[in-house]
Amino acid sequence: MSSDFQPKKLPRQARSRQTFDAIVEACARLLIADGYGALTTNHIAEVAGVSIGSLYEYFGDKDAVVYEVVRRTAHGFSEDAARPLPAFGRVSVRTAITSWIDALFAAMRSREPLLRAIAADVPQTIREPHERESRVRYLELARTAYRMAGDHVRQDRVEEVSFLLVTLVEAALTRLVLDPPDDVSPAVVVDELSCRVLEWVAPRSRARPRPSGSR
Amino acid sequence: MSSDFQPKKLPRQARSRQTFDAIVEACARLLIADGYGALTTNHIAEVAGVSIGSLYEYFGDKDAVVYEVVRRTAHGFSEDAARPLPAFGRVSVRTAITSWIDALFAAMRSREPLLRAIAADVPQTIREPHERESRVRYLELARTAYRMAGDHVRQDRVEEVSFLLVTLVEAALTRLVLDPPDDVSPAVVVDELSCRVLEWVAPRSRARPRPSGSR
DNA sequence: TCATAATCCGAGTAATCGCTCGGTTTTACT
DNA sequence: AGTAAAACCGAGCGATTACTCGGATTATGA
Repeated sequence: MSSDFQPKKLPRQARSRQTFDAIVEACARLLIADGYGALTTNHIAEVAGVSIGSLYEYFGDKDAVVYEVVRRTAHGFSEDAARPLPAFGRVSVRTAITSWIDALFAAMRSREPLLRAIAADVPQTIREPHERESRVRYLELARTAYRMAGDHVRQDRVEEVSFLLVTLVEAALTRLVLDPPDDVSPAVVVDELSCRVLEWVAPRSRARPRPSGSR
Repeated sequence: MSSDFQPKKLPRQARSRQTFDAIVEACARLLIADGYGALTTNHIAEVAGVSIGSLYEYFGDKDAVVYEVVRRTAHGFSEDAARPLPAFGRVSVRTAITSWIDALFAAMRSREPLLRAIAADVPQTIREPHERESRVRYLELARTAYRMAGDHVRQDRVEEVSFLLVTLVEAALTRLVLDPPDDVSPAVVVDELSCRVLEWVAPRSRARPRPSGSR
């Protein structure tokens, strides 16, 4: 069940917890500075200020350290992005969606260097589990928004449109943070993104949506 | 100017052209089978049926071989996807966009294993130049469609919407090919994708678009 | 205090792998 | 046929690096 990347042993005492954290943080720093390709366990240990032996006390192999870095990033990440969400139900769907997009964008921007390093070189086997997990959450959010829109939108392609919605938001924000085109302003794109997405799940007009998806 | 990944020497005789191709093809096969992480130059040469010395006759280093694989993939790729485009002007914008999306999807599907291998592990420094190049072409297409739509759509955020459009199509098709969710049918998603994109650049209704992009 | 477990250490090992280089074989050309 | 250039060969060098292991050090708890 559990991935092979899991730490082989978790720290039990305070001192070892510091060691563990130092290793993970050093790994993150090196990932940002030199990329996955130049990452070595000896280097990680050196930067962390611990011995190579200690590193292998907690991590089965090199990728387990990277995995932990990615895991922490994704975790802190989804916490930031999920914060505005409890408002769902108290505010309109429109507000909820918009603030979700804004929060996600802010969360990504604040971790830009690490995100860039991870997206650039880290093998998919390491990234995938976390990307999958957050995507599942986003999909749930999209479906909820869809349901709340009631019969203002077509209900026969909920899965398909949710998929497109999540894909669009994720990809657009990622590209906006990591590789922004120089002839657009990020803020305007984010605004436009919100508008386009809202048109899908919570259109302004009272009119029923177009009758059919056929060409 | 030119990247360091360029082949150090191009084959001049027929025999060497075969050698060159065999190396590139072997690299592609190994990339698909074992991934970038397990790729070795000795292994490439062995599978190609040539000596390691011959490999370094044409390629400055390992990544130059991978670069050539990616280059060829992206090239054959954009040829397939661009084939339906000359029709622009002879057919409606709607038809052009739809057939572009369909062609792109087909082109990606037919190269699925290689695309998966490249997306999974190949460092961004190698992928980026080609992704950038095709993205520029797609953006040009989006702008053209936008312009042809005339005043049926707002003209003050052409760049922003084009960016979103290209991002959506690229990301959705990629995910659909490499990591299709199991509760949607790819064909339906592609159809829905076309519909959504067409709504942006060539809406059905004659009515003017909504007046403002503000929330 | 003392035994036991947890933690830490880092020199060393074994294996890998990118790449070179001196030399042979093949092709092109006159 | 003769020659020069192009192509090919592959053993092996040099460097890197993931990971081990036997032992030192520190914490726990009875």
